[in-house]
Amino acid sequence: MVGIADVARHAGVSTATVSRALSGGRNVSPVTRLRVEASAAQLGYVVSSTASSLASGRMKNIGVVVPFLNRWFFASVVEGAQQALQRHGYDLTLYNLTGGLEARRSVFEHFLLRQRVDAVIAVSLELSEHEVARLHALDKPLVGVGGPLAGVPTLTVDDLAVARLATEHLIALGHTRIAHIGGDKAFDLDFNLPTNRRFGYEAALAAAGIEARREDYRPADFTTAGGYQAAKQLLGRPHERPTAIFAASDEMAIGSLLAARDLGLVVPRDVSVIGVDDHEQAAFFGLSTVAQFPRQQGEKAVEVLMEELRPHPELRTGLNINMPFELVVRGSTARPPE
Amino acid sequence: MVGIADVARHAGVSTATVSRALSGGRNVSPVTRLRVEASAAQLGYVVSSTASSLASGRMKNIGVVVPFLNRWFFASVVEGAQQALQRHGYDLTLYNLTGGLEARRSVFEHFLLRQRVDAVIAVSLELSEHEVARLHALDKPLVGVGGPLAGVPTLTVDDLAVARLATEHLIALGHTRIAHIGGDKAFDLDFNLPTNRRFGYEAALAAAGIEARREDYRPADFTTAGGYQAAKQLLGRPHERPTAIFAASDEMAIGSLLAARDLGLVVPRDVSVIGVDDHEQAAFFGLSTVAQFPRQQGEKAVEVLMEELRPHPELRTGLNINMPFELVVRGSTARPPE
DNA sequence: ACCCGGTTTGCAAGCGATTGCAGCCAAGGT
DNA sequence: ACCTTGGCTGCAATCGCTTGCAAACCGGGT
Repeated sequence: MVGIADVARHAGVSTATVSRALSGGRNVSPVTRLRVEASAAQLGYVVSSTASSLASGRMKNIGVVVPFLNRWFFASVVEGAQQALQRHGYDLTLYNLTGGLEARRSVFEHFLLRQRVDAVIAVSLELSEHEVARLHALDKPLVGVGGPLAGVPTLTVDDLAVARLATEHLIALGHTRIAHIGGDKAFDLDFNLPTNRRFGYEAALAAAGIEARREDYRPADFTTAGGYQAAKQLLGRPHERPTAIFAASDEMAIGSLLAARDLGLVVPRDVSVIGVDDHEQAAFFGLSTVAQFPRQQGEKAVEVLMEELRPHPELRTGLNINMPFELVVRGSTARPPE
Repeated sequence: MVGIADVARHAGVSTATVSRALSGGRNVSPVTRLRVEASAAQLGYVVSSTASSLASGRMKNIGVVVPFLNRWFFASVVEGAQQALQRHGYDLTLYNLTGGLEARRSVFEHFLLRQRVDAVIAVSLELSEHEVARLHALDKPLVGVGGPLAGVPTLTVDDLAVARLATEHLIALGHTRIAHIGGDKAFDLDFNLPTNRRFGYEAALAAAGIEARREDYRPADFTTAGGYQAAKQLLGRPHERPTAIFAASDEMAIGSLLAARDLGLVVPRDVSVIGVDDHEQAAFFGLSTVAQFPRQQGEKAVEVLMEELRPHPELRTGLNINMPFELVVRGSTARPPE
């Protein structure tokens, strides 16, 4: 291993100077710095992150906690965060809570505590009080993405507004019989996102003077299969069939599209469908949707953290940061049948 | 911060003993160890990973390099690896190569070199000689998953056999006109997996005395949309239409299913479709497929590494480890139309 | 009582950087 | 010519833990 001492010798300076030259570079004359950099490059020197961390207390590493990795939204957030971190010279260590309660406990009781990360990004996580306490005990910056986290700055889209936008799009097209596929109980416990989307849907209907019928609401589990089932039920009744479906996620919306086809209905002639997310597959299915931008959310989370990690975090960010969303109209929505 | 010294004082022993008691626990009397553990628990002590790493040279951290995160296969491998690592008390730091050449360079020239990981898992990566050299220069264990890596122990399924299995399934059902959707040029550069699958397909046909027609092969990009396009072309010719399609991935197979429907064909009455992967969505679409088990591959990669990281890696694993695969028959394959 | 081998424990020297402090030097002011 | 000022640089302490080595201990054999 080539250490800092080797570089110092090679450049004819002290290790202190090497350290300063290679990091930040304040208080080093330009010519010295160049010499040091050249020596370092020539010797192939890379600072030992452990030694550096121990001495400085900075880890150059961010922990990202996700409930799953295998859903488009989460993977995208992680990808965005990862890329932004890389630009800043930070590593990303991933904590996945998929492994059940025991795994979850060990993350909070052990892994996050060993001084390995400078900060934590929690994606769509509903944390118990105890877990939040643990994190705060770390005394490290913490930012949330997508889940409402008590007392933690969180990036989120305004789910109510998102749902209203989607529903209003359908109303504007002339629909008056609009069904909604939302989250089921299990999801409601973890995030209150589904509930907010339902409220937004109801608010839009109410504003348009349309009555929200109980039978036009179906809970599902945010998967394509779930959306399929729900849509089959909604569309299965030949009379009294809704002319439009607003699904709380694109996966469920896609399931609805497939269900409609299987029932012999043509989208959008017989029924309109709109989702939320702008999932990878949405374009392929010609699905209208309200896009949110998870990659950007991941990136933004990193920016916020970098700001907080600055020596003097002047501009402390507020508690809730609203992320953009946007209506994307494709072929799955149109005016209702006469 | 509560440090090892505090625990030592509290337990009435030296820091050396605390260290030994909490890690491994060799050479510590049971009673002492219990006392130390109790003190540690009571004080909420967690070893500082940086200090520990610096002193011991062990990072308790594995680097995982992936080309994307947002594909089912990769995310699953990572999830599996992550879970296995967690069990062993290891962290996982993620390096994603999505960010383009510059990002890729920085991963190999900078991030991986800073002594932050004990070993590296490379998922479906085609590494340049220079990159492999860089990794070997690290002198750290390296294992590959899914991509053939020169001189590196690699877990992979036997793609030739997988393709043969799928094709033979179709042949056994009585099909003689079997099309194949494989990888396109761009993919072939990165992994030679698509090529192997094509060879397996051709081998199975040859073994059955069936001629492989050029026009029954279509390259695509491993996405649903790509599979859809390819299948439309294959099935678009009313006469001379193949009665079965073997797609090199489930995404493409699903695209084929949708294309068939859009052409007014009924699966499996008019055309059979089989894929590879056993993708999340395969069950929903009733897709027959040859399952591979990416989570298990991730887990297995970890086991292999743990073995190599042992003080005396007696049983060095061979260069290539074959992973299991399995035919899963669902509703998308049946005997050809009369 | 003494010696011996095996365990258990403590001492203290690292691990490889960072950084406060003090010294040095050159330039500018008087 | 002398002092000040401020920019560079080096010395050496420090971060918190691990581990080789040697001392202490313990029970049993002679």
